[in-house]
Amino acid sequence: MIQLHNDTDVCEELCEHDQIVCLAKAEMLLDEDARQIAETFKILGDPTRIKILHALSKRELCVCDIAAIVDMGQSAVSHQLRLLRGARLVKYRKEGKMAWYSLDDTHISLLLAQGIEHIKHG
Amino acid sequence: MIQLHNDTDVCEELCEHDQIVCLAKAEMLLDEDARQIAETFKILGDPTRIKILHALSKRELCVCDIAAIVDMGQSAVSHQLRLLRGARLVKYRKEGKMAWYSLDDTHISLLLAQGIEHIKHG
DNA sequence: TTATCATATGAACAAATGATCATATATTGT
DNA sequence: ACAATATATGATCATTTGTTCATATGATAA
Repeated sequence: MIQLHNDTDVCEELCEHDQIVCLAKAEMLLDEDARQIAETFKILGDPTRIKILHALSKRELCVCDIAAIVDMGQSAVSHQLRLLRGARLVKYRKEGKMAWYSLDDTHISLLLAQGIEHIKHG
Repeated sequence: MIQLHNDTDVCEELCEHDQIVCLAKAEMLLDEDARQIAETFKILGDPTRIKILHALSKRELCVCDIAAIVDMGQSAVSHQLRLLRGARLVKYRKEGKMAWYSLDDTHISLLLAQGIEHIKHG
């Protein structure tokens, strides 16, 4: 569950609609929660990473195949995969010198699908 | 629906797993779609905007109240609301000199909720 | 061991981002 | 008309981001 601010003196500042502001402040996300949520969406906020995630939503792929698929250098893809790993959006397994990447969880597909929905004027 | 690339000569480049890469390329998002999806997520990828959206998910708010709630300047909030409008994440109605903002659609709440789910190790 | 291949990572740099300040627009009240 | 208020926007600037290049790591093959 998201926690609420517990400050008792939340409404010192003057503002137009004191009651509403005070209530809304009490219900506000904690800075840290907002930061983490934004962090996750920020990682989703790049076309290259969207392409990678979309490709991975179909099947497990190794780095060099991803590079070929999204038509970018191995280094660029590897950097992006690092970010995706950091946000727990993808996971990988090592098999010899290859690294096979896949989505970390099925709910990532849902997030992606909702993003697609949105642009399709959903 | 998302369209597929229709290039017939998609697999000229050499790569490790030709079949898979060829198939994956055929299923790949169009650049323009990936760009738009990323654009939407990018807008969600900022703590200030997450806070604004979260506050708006509870109730309609005017600009100066939002500024008080997220504890930022009116100008900064107005700039962010512009971005949120551009991404069709919020809408607003004018009432005299006030502008009352709200989420553009209920599915925005769902997107937000999924982001929250993710950080709560969902 | 040495060469090769798949992947990861650090440095560097151009481009994008977000807050602030000053100012513009538009509505209301006197 | 003039002042006050709510919001919007342009310019500026420090910070962040994403790619590239060079190189490191680590596994396999000769």
